[in-house]
Amino acid sequence: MYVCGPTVYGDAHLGHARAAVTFDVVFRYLSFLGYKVRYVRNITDVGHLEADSDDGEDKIAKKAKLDQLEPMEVAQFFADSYHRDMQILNTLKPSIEPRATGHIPEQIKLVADILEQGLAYVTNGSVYFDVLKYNEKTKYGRLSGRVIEELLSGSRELDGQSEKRNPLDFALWKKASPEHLMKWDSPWSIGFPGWHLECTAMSSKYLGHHFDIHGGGMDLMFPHHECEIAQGNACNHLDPAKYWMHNNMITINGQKMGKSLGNFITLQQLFNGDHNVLEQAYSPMTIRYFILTAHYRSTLDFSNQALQAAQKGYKKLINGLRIARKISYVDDPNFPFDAGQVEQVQKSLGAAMDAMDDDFNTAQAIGHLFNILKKINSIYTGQLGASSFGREVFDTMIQTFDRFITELLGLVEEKLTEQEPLLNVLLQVYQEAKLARNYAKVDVIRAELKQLGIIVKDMKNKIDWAYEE
RNA sequence: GGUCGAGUGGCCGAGUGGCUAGGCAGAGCUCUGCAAAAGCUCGUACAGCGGUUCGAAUCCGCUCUCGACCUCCA
Repeated sequence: MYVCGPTVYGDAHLGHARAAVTFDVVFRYLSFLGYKVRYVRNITDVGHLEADSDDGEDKIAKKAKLDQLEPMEVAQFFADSYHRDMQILNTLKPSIEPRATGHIPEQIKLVADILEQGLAYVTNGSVYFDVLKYNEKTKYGRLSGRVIEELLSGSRELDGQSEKRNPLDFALWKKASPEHLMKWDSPWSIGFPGWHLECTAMSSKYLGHHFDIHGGGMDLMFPHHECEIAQGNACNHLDPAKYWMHNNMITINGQKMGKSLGNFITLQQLFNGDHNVLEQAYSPMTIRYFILTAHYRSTLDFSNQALQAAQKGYKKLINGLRIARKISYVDDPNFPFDAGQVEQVQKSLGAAMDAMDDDFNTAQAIGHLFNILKKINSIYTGQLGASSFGREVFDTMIQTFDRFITELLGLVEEKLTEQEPLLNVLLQVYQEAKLARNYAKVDVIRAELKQLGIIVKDMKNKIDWAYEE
């Protein structure tokens, strides 16, 4: 599986998180099913130009000039911050994380191959892909449903200054101006590779000419992925990927969140609550949960209300996970085997897996997990017995619930305290005070713990704590 | 303008022909020193208008509204 990674010239935002979490779950689920998955996600550190695709300034070089840094310093800094953010979102590392600048010879080779096929041309030291010529044999635009005639009529006229023969042509290699910071020697000029080329070079190097899944954000479908398809076909006469998966956008007030619109919220801002649209900070797992409650192909609208609901939902699930790890099977004559209960649980367990099988529908799977959670909570509070389910179903339920949340969805407990043994001592004092009917003391302990985000749970025969939702 | 997609109960958000999605918020109940937690019950939603069908949120048509892509963006 190949997934388009970030261009490292700025902090990661909610949109990066959605892409990373979406494909993290794909990676996790396929691995869970027993597939051996090689997950390649690149880092773009050169060639990605601003504004007009082939005439703009390199994004990283621009940032470097602004901050008076080496471009590689910029790339390093933001690659590190991206890794930090993705790690706290609990995404697994890709198997290979190649960088564009580390694959310049491979890209030069590709340019030469495409030239040899007669599908590119050189102008003033730059090399462009000849889309019209390519289109004669292989249709360009199949992935995004575009027809070349329509694209041509919609595109603006060449201004005569352009080196391109046709506005749809895209750069494979660009000659660098003297002041350009990142440049390499090539047969055509001292320059740098075009943006679309790196993914073709790196995916084919590590996954071959025809691999299973290619992922990325929906905004990359055109033209980026179309160009990849064209490059792959030009060199290898094969579509690079069998399946293309695109995650949809995150919107804010119904509008796409994006760099160009300047309405994006970085992950650090979310974690700190440091942005004027944020009413509060939201934890990494809240963000992850929020992303998973929508199907990856749907747009997902950001709002404080939605995030707050996500926070409560996440904590409810995690409180359930703590309970699931605590309860064990006990034979209890008060709770005889109940075929109806068993059926409900098995139905939910099956449905949760079916949801994942059906295009990674995490939203639906989570819905079924909440139904299982009710059973687990009921067992814990004594409203149901483990023996109602029988040992086998009970064990399966607990194990599946746990693995589903932690291994498949990648949701883990955000510990508020590493002092759980101390907390338990305090709860013992609480219980003793309660038995002594010292309610003043009881209330104080309860209030103090609540301040720390911990809720005391009084049940019939026991006392426990939970994260405040 | 072209292409594509979406409109689901107070909010978020699954669901593509008949079977309770789920979460948040709200109401009631059980439990409880009081609470909380947990559980149970409830609201009877599918933009509008037509059509197909025994039956439609789900299919078809039209209308309205919103969005995405067509230029860099996850």
